[in-house]
Amino acid sequence: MENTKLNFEPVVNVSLAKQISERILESITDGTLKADDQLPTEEVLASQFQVSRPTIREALKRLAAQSLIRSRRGPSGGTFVNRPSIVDASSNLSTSTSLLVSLGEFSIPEILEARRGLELLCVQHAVERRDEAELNMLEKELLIQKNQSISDTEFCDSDVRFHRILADATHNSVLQFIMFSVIEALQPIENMVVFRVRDRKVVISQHQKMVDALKQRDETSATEAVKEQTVYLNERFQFVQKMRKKKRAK
Amino acid sequence: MENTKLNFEPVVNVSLAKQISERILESITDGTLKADDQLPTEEVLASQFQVSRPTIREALKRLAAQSLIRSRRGPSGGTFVNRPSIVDASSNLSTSTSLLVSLGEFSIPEILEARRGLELLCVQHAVERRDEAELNMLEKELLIQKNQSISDTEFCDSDVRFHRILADATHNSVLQFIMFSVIEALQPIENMVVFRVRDRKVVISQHQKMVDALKQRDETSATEAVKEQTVYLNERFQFVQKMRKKKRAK
DNA sequence: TTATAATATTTGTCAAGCAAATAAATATAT
DNA sequence: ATATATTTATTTGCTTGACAAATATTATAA
Repeated sequence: MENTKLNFEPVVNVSLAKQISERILESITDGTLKADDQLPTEEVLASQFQVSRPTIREALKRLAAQSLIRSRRGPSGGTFVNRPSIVDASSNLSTSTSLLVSLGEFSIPEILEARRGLELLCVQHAVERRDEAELNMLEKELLIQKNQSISDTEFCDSDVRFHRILADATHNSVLQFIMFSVIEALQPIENMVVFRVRDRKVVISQHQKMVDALKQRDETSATEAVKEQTVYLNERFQFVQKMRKKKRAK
Repeated sequence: MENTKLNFEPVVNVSLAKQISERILESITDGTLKADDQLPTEEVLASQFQVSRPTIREALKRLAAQSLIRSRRGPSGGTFVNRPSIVDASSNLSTSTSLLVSLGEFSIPEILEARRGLELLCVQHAVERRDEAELNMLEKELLIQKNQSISDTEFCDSDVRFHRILADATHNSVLQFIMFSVIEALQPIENMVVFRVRDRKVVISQHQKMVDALKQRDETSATEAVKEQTVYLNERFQFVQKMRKKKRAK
């Protein structure tokens, strides 16, 4: 016979802070807490959850780390739910991607291959949907890149912006989200490996070709330009590797 | 004349906890702290950073939220650097993606469009690189899906696994990373909207076609199957929307 | 030799309070 | 009366000090 009185719930072995942060996260995902809603003060939360303020604070820090909430001091201060921004989410994604890259979970060829595919996908949509504003922005970056007096860093930054505009031109926020993260996380690595050796002129001419293709809504030419750039980057990467081998051989 | 004595550094207006978490993060990214390395105890960290233990703990919680570190109690306990895992990073990505989805930052058509592109990309590589093990796993899932006695949830789960195996078959960890996150975050939404109406048989036949195409390394047929599925999902989505409109009209 | 108990270490949590920021209310000066 | 300081209340940020709980190590006893 079963003892109906003894119906124990499983004992939790998770830290209070984690449990609390998960409960609050739930409230956000299920819509109980909407963007810009104010959470109770830390003191009130502490008494509601029956824990101390430091514990509440640890929980809130977890959420703040994911930029799900923000806090301000003072009266009319407090903790508020952040409007989920694609940019914030992307930058979070970038840090973890960067980490995976820097710790060798991703290899350079893999990165280049993925970037090629994603970028091809982007230009396919961008060719159809790009507007004048985006074309202008792309040309503005191109002008910056053509200016030979800018530093390598400035050139790289412009390169990143260029590819971000390309992602914007898809007018698909999911693709933007993915590309923002991937470009931002992977470009520095690419540049570190590839940039010093490659010729700015080649990259600029490839960018020029992309812009022209977008302008004329010429998908074939646009994909060609992307493929060209990938091939070029791959070559440079191979070259850098060969150089390194030679150096080691000496 | 410039006063060389007065060379103030900018005053920081960032919380101590955040500064500390960023410093530790830096140590991880620049390789000073490697995977499974042990951090000093909270007390030591507190004295090193010249702050109190709760502050250190808030900083550590930020890092723990990104699953960059783990903590254990007891002697030979402490805080350790996590080996960056694609799975962990993906699940982090999934939560933020899910949030963006649930709060309407991404529309369903956008999601479907992105998924179509990404999946096409995946099968293109999968056709070339899939191995026997992956084919077997795909067929195993297909068998599960063909079993009419399983629940809708089980069917959905198998569907997710199916598409994850597809991502694995690319043998490109960057693509895997992106697809894991996107599939996991987007599939539930797709199913919520689309699943009840669609016929399992149609989906199964599309999956079957994909597996067959992979088996024969037939890219054309594989991409066709993916496109078919996207078209089908889009249709069902349109249908559901139309139904809703009718309901509202009543 | 094995099982058990004591011990030391480290994270987890709590309590109470002060510091700093800041918006609103109040007082002061023009 | 209006504009500008000043005060004040509120809320997060941070500190100190302490105890609880988990757990590996060591010592003790059967």
